Amino acid sequence: MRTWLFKTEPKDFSLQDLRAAPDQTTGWDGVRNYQARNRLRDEIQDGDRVLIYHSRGKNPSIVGEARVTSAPYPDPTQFNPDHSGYDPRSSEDMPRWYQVDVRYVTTYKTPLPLSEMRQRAEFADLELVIRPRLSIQSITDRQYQQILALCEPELSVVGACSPALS
DNA sequence: GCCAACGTTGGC
DNA sequence: GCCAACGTTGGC
Repeated sequence: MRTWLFKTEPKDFSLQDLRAAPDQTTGWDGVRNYQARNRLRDEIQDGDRVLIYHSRGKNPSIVGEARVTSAPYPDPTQFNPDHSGYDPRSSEDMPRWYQVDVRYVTTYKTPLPLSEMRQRAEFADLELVIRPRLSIQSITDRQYQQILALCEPELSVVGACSPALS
């Protein structure tokens, strides 16, 4: 299982919105960047872990965790002329944009602000720090443990690092 | 296939 | 809401 970080603007769609969604699950639509698309389409697998990052707020932070609950599939909003995600270059035969379903797992006790990650040497190689524009980021196991140790100290005991689905 | 113009992102 | 950085587009 790999760990990813998905960015979202909380005023558009927040972790709380995911928690309140039917089945606490939503299709992660709207990704319109090729590198992020390639990861969604080619690398992300059902069951992978997802950290949710709130961008553009007053204190942009990693706020919690979700799980991938589907294989990648074409983002349906690309086919809908009435939707802001519409892409006239896409067709059902040749979809251009992909998404996965994600299910809410947990809200961290202590959100981890970008400003703090920037200050800590152990996060110097975080994509969020190096390439902040990329909306689908890859997180190493070591980075995940370090994030969890700051966000959910009591869960970061060795061997007990994965919160159960709630 | 270069690169200038343009559009978008996202921290501040 | 500003604006710097970055990604995309399209003329040549």
